[in-house]
Amino acid sequence: MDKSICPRFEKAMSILSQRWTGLIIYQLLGGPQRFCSLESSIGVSGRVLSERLKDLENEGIVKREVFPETPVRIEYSLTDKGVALEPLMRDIEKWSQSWLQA
Amino acid sequence: MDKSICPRFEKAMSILSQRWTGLIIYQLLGGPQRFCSLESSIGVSGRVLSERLKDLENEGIVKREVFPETPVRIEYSLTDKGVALEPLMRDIEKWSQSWLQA
DNA sequence: TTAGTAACTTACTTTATGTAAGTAATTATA
DNA sequence: TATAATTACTTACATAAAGTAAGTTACTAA
Repeated sequence: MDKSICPRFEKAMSILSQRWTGLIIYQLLGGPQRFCSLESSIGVSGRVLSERLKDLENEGIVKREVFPETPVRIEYSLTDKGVALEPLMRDIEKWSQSWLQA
Repeated sequence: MDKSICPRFEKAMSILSQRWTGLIIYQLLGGPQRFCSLESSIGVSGRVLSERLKDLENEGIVKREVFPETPVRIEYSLTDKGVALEPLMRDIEKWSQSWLQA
């Protein structure tokens, strides 16, 4: 038995099983967020957050928008592809409520 | 804004975002499996598979059973807690079908 | 002028993962 | 009978990923 797993499923897993991506997406379900608020709410280092947001942008899951105000404001939000992950996030929420103790 | 995320959700994410755990659980949804068949179907190294299976056993998600035949047979399967992750896996499947190209 | 915030990047350290070989028990093959 | 193979691992070592802390650029507030 060798490599019977669907490559699309594997790809999805490789994205979602990256450390922090799940929490980033979950946070963005609550609406657009700035770099520093993601950093502090999730507890990820700036170095890795920067990397992850670029990856997620390349995957078309996260969208980065620059608002040229003074001072400039940069917001990260979910694309449709990203929002489509909501049911999955809700399942994790449900599972954690049912099976993990607080 | 600091650490507003539910600790149970975070815990769930920390389990599921470990490399390979998702694929291991997904494979075990198809029924009990032996070490070497997981190793080859997933493509994970024995070193890490061994580590992951122990972690998942400690979390109560996977159960290890020894059948004292000759030669001895060892099977890994999902507990109820593990099977409860099925809807989540199906959502990942659905998402990957809808949003990732083959 | 000094300090502070936002959004990063860079250099360096620690942790995680991969690779390859080794082990112990058993079975199949020449 | 000796050799090779399989299963379920572990160990030692190398590489890749993540964390830590400091630095950068642009602007703003005291």
